[in-house]
Amino acid sequence: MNNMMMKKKTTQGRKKIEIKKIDNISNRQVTFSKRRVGLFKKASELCILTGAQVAIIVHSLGKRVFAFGHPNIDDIISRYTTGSSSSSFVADQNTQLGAEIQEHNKHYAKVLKELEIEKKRKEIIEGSKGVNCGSFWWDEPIDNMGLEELEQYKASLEELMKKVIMRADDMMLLKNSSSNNLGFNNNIGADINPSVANVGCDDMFFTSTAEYYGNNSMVPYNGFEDFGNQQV
Amino acid sequence: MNNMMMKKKTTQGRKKIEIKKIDNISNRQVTFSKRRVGLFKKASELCILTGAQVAIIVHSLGKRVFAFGHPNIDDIISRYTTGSSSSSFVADQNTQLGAEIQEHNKHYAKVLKELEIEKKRKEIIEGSKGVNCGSFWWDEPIDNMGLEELEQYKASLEELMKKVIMRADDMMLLKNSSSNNLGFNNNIGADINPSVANVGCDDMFFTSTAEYYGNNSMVPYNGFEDFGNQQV
DNA sequence: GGCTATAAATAACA
DNA sequence: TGTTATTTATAGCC
Repeated sequence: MNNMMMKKKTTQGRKKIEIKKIDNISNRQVTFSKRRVGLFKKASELCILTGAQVAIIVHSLGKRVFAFGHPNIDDIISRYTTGSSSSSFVADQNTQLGAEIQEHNKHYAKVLKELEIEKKRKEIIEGSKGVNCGSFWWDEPIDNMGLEELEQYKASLEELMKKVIMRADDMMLLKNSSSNNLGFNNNIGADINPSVANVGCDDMFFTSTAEYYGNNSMVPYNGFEDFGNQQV
Repeated sequence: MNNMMMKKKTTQGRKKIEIKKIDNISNRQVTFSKRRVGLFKKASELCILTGAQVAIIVHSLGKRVFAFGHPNIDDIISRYTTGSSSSSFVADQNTQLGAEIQEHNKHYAKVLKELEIEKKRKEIIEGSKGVNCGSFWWDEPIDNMGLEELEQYKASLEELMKKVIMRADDMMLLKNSSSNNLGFNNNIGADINPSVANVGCDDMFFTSTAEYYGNNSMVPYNGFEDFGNQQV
């Protein structure tokens, strides 16, 4: 009675897998491709359903970079970058280096503010070509403060960096002389030509303040349909 | 016989929905929360399974920003932005670090020059109050170049510093404990008040691809966990 | 924040 | 790549 339908039992279907690195290379690549598409699709749906703005950057183990963004990846990244003062560092208070870094962080906020003011002045100046030719508040003697501050900060930053580097070198020596393991691959990054193609509109008014946590390891999720991908 | 179990038919289960903006606000928020978690989880799995590096930034319709990154969101963004590989830094400390520093020094000369120009402009502007009200060479689009370059340099310097610091911390840990780990630090959430306004349409996405050489360091995947999220 | 029943994503194959 | 059997993600509720 049911003999006419022994057609396809072709596959055994999806199997449960453990979330750990896939050793088989081709398998890994296939999984990467499929899941990347899935991730982008999910992201896309999230955007459409909730009006959220999402930016995703994926670097494959190989040499490719895939990106997704709605409504515009650059704006999102920019907003993130701006909002999260990236030049503050979490320091280990117990070390001298940590103390210096803290000092730096402190100063950074101040300088960043100056920089903003400086930028605003620029805007005003540009936006007033041939018009407000009188003297303005930004023409006060204090005028160069922002720039000078900035320069000062720059110098300080350089100094700090030098120390950090020296410190790193010290530790490097320390490490090399004692134990040695931790071999990661080494491959030099040459540069690239990121080529960007973009299409997009925006769809919301936004004001945001950001907060992060992230830093190393963590894992997030995936999203929507296809968007770009390819290599350049 | 089967009368004792007509208990649970509590829900009718998942229903198919159309991918379009959810009008009901509370529904939208719930969906946002659930799907954001799902997205991050997917991303996490992608990272673990394939060794990919993923960064995600999500701005809710409200004012919140959620970010995910493995192994480090800032590096990934930075790499995307600059198109250069920064994680090979992990590979060979000496070479890589040295190269980066050199690169920065190289760039530094250029930026310093810009800074000088910037200062000169300031002088000119100040010294020409109420006079040269027309448009001048510094009113060109290139006008902000100096400042922007400087800012760019600053960012880049910060990035380098961060890496150096992380590297230092890494070595510190390495020295203190022999096993691997994953706890560097960085990441500060400062706030500011970025106020952005976008207007536009509805569902467009952005895709971009880039390519770079070298492969990133494989970070030990110890499982991931969930990471945070919250508002500010 | 939990629970199900169902829609979707996807691992193993071809 | 495309197909299918299953595993997952989740929409609708509490």
